[in-house]
Amino acid sequence: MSIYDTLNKEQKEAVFQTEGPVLILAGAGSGKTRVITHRIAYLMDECGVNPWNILAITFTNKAAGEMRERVDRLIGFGSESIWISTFHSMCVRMLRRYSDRIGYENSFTIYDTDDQKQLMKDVYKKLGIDTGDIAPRAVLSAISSAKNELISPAQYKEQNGSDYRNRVIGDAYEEYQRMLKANNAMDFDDLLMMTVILFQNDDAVLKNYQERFHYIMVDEYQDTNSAQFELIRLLSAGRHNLCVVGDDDQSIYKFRGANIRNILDFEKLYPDAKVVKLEQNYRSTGNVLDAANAVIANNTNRKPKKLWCDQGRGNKLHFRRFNTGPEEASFIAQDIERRIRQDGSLSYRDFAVLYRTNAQSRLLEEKLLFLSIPYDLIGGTNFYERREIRDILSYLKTIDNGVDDLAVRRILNVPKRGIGQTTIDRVQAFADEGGISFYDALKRIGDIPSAGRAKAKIEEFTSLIEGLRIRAAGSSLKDLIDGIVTATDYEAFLKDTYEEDSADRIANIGELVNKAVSYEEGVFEEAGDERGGVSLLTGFLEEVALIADIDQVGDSDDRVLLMTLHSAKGLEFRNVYMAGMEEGLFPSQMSIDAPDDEGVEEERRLAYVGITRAREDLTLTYAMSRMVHGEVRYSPVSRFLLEIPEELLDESIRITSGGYADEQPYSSRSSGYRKEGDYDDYDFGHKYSSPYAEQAPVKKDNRLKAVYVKPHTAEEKKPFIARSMAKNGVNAGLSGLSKGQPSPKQKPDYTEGDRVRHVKFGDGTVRLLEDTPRDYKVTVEFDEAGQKVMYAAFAKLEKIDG
DNA sequence: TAGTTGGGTTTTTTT
DNA sequence: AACCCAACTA
Repeated sequence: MSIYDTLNKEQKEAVFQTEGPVLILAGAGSGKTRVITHRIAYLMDECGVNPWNILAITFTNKAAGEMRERVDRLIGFGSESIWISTFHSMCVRMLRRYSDRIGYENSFTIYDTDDQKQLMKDVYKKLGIDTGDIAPRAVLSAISSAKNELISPAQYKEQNGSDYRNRVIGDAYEEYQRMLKANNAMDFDDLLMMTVILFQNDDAVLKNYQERFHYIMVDEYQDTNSAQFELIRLLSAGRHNLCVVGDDDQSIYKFRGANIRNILDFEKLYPDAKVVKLEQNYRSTGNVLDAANAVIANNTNRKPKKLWCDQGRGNKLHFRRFNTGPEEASFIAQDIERRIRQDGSLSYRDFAVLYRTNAQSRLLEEKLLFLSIPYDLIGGTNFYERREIRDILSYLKTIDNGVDDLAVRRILNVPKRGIGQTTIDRVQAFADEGGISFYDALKRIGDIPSAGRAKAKIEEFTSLIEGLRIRAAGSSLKDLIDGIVTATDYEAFLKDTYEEDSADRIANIGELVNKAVSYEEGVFEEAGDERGGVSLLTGFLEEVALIADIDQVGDSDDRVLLMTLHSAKGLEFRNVYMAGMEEGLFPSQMSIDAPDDEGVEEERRLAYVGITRAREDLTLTYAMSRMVHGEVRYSPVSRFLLEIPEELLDESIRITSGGYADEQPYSSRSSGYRKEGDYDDYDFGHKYSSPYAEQAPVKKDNRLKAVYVKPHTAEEKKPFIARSMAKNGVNAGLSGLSKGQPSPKQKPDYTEGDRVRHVKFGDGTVRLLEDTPRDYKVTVEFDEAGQKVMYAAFAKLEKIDG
């Protein structure tokens, strides 16, 4: 009995073929990760390969961590010496060691999207390009594509015609790259391209890595771009032991340069490649797979394959149509609540709601919060993109690497020090003339003639930084961050800049400190880690830069997950909702408008990814109308829904399909168990209008603006709420509501740390009490039910002793 | 220099 | 609806 006995025939073939190029075409849920981990185990266990000689590349840090863990469980030794990482972190690791050989300092910083935008603004200013002429984002995206194709600024200029647009982009690319280097910074695309350049220019370095990595494995190969392809090709050129795993049907990252040809042409590049197809699915039931197969069959350019399973038909897929987005979201929230109530084996973590665009998450969040359903939102505004976090990180960057002009300029007047644009421009001009960094120019403020009044303020700033630098040398990251916050009186700054949610923001900084502490602990644990002498601070900043949204998800929390279809790749859930199944949204209008059908085919692959996330149960929802950019948009049912054979669905689409959904009266659709009028927007706790409404000033755009409708008093609300409750049927999920209407915003009589009792969840401890515009948001750690976030007015928590 | 206001633009997806 | 920017005022 060996660990390999549990593999099926094809999986074994893939595991045992250790030599030469191997292409594993792994359908969704076909046990791909099992194959990779068993293959690594087999190499080490049976073939005597040193773990040090194995490289495995995954798509996300989360996947990397899981893979290491699973290898460990299989063989129990040596997994820590295998290189398992993402493309980007692998490149950083190599560049930290050798980037001085291509003209960067090894302490380079990493620029994220926001930094890129900022830098591009400077480029525009310097070259005198008009933002109205060519959108900066268009230039950045052209540069990104160029880098993904390994095209240098010089090559770009050479290859592209001399028409105005191309010339501007070429010049901007050149200047952008020059400024990056001056700031000792690389953007995400540079990490890949510079590593390739390093390999191309320095044979010794390449040889070194070729000799180190005897066996290379690449996961999600269908999403590699040309730079990644070249990287892998170079690395594996010595021994050709390259095993790539992927599924051309799940290629969904064309917009960031992924080249589907990499996987489709693998056999052309390596004629001796062994090809293994994994088509047996271990994840989903028959109906789900049939739907996935039927949808993806509409794509033309693909390697034919068909998923199958021996798990029986399972439930039919559910289709639900709604008039508006809020109704759709209400339904999903209630449906989750209902299922959990009816099936004791289900808990929140068994549910995921997937959507095409991040903007769709807002409504869902609102409705889940309303029903006190705990959830986690993946993506959207990343934690590290929040203003307060970026400020603190900029302080850290400035302390760590004074050459990063962007970081210095960001914090120079944050909190306000009375240093204005004029001063900044003068300092910048001085820096440009002398060819020195912005920070060094600040330190020589005495040499800048016209800087009279600002001089004292700037000296204050630089001595602040110098002081923190001294502090950084000996202290922990936590102490350093605390030091920054204290020295700048940052909390006071937050409090008077953001009256509304300053508490949230202060809490975020606390969260950053937590992350710093756990990073530090991690570094001390893995003393063997070859960080190449990089300082604690540099290491932390680097990890922060490369973190992906999905990496944050732990499986310890019992929460519903909300995320985009893109983020969901690689995950699985017992119950999946796909929301917003509408033409123009999914597939996106852009892909529909494109002259060829490649865009729509990519969207269809995204649909395939979404469908195959479901293990047992899949619900597809459609909203006839939806608010987009502040106006109502009506859309027909998504073509992807129509591609699902009708007999797989529990409710017919066709009655109202084939055109705009409002072509037929709403009441003519088939009924199912749902009655007309169900799932209305429950959102009457705030912002609804009625004859009772009064006029009052209201905030719009976060500014005090026009005269608007003021929420009703509790007394006025009563008839409305009674009607609404009768119509919708109050259920246990609305426990707080069923006892009456929510009271107007009122500070609860409990506070953080207090013990409280909830009618449904029992006793618990208040962890967090936040003041939000509508109501107090309270986070409670329940003894039995775990942690929940809810609105105080609805939760009806009762303070108890002990 | 800082704060306010009006107008124009925007989002598809992410390492 | 939310964000960004430029112009204006104090």
